[in-house]
Amino acid sequence: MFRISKLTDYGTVVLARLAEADEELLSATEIAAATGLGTPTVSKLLKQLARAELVTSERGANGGYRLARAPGAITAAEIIDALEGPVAITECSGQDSSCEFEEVCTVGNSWQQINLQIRRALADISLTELQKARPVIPTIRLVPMPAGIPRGNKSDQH
Amino acid sequence: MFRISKLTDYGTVVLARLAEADEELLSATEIAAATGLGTPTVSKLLKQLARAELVTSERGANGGYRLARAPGAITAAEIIDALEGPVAITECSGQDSSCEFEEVCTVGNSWQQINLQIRRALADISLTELQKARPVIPTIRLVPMPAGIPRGNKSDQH
DNA sequence: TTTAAATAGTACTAAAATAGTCCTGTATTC
DNA sequence: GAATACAGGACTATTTTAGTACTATTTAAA
Repeated sequence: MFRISKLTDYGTVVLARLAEADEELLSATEIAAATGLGTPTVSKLLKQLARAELVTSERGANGGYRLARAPGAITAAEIIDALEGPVAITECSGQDSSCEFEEVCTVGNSWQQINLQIRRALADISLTELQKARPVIPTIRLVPMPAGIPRGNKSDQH
Repeated sequence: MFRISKLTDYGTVVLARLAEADEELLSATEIAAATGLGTPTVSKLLKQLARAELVTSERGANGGYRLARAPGAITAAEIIDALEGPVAITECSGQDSSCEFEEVCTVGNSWQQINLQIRRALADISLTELQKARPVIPTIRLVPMPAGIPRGNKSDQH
C-alpha cells in the first residue's frame, strides 16, 4: 500500500537510539533491550545499516555499533535505501534502462519524475528530525510491548 | 520496497487506454485485448476505478466504461488512492489519530511531513502526463506478452 | 591460551500482502 | 428470453516481508 516496511521503521528506532547515545558504543543486545525490539531483528537491521555505512561496528567482546555520521547528516532517503533497496515507485524507474521491451513499454518517464520528487522529499529529512518527535521513551512502558513502536495490530492508528 | 503495486500500474495503462478512446464506451474485454492484460484483472481494476469515481460505467449489453473526467483532471494521487487505498508512508500517518499508545509512540510527525510532500508530488501529475510517455502501443507486439506493461520477470528494468 | 562476548554472513521458515481467478447476481439490449 | 456486460464478493496461488537460526570470525579478558 505504498508505505515503508515495518523493518525500516524499526531501523529508525534503532538509529534514534544510537543518535541518543552519541558516539557511545552500543551492542545489538543493548539496543534491543532499550527499544523493546527483538534481538535478532535488531541485529539484522544493524548489519544492514553497517553495510550501508550508516553505522560503524566494532567486533569482538565489548564490541557494538555507533553512528557513522552525525544524526543531522543521515537522511530518510539513505535509511530507506539501506533497508529496502533504492526507492523506486515503479520497477522500471531505476537508472538501469536495459529492458527488452523498452520500445513498447513506455511507462517510464512520468513515474520517474514522481520518483525523483519523492526522493527529494526524503533526502530533505534527517535522522535528527525523525528523532525529534521520538524523545526519551520510558523503558518501563515499553517492556510489555512486543515492538519498540507498537503497531500492526488491529486498531493502533496514531 | 516502497513502490506502487503492479495492479496500480496496470490501472494507469487501463486509464490511458480510456483516455485515448476519448468518451467512447469501452468494455473490459476490449480494454484487456488492447492492453494485453488479463480480462479478469482489467475487470477488477475497472470496478475499483468506478467505485472511486474515476470512470463511469454503463451496464448491460453494449455497456462499458469511460473516464469520469478529462484526463487532465485525474491525478496520480487519485489513481493510487483508488487502487491501493490512501497513500501513507507509515501505518500511523493517517488522519485518524486514535492510537492507544499515542503517548508513547511518537514516530508520527516527521513521517507525516514526508507523507504530505509525497502526496503533493503525486497530486501534481495528471493522467495526461502519465499517458504522454505511453503513446499508441502496437497491439501486435503486445499479444504474446502476459501483461500490458511487461515486467516482473528477471531482468526487465526499463 | 582458552573462554566468552560480540559482529558478519547466509540460509531458512513462517506470516502477511499481493495478484489473479471465479462465481453469482443484476442491468440492458436485441 | 437470450446474450452481453458490469457489480460484488470470495477464494487460491504467488510473492514479499518478517523473523529466526546457524556458522564463522574477531576481540577482550581471565
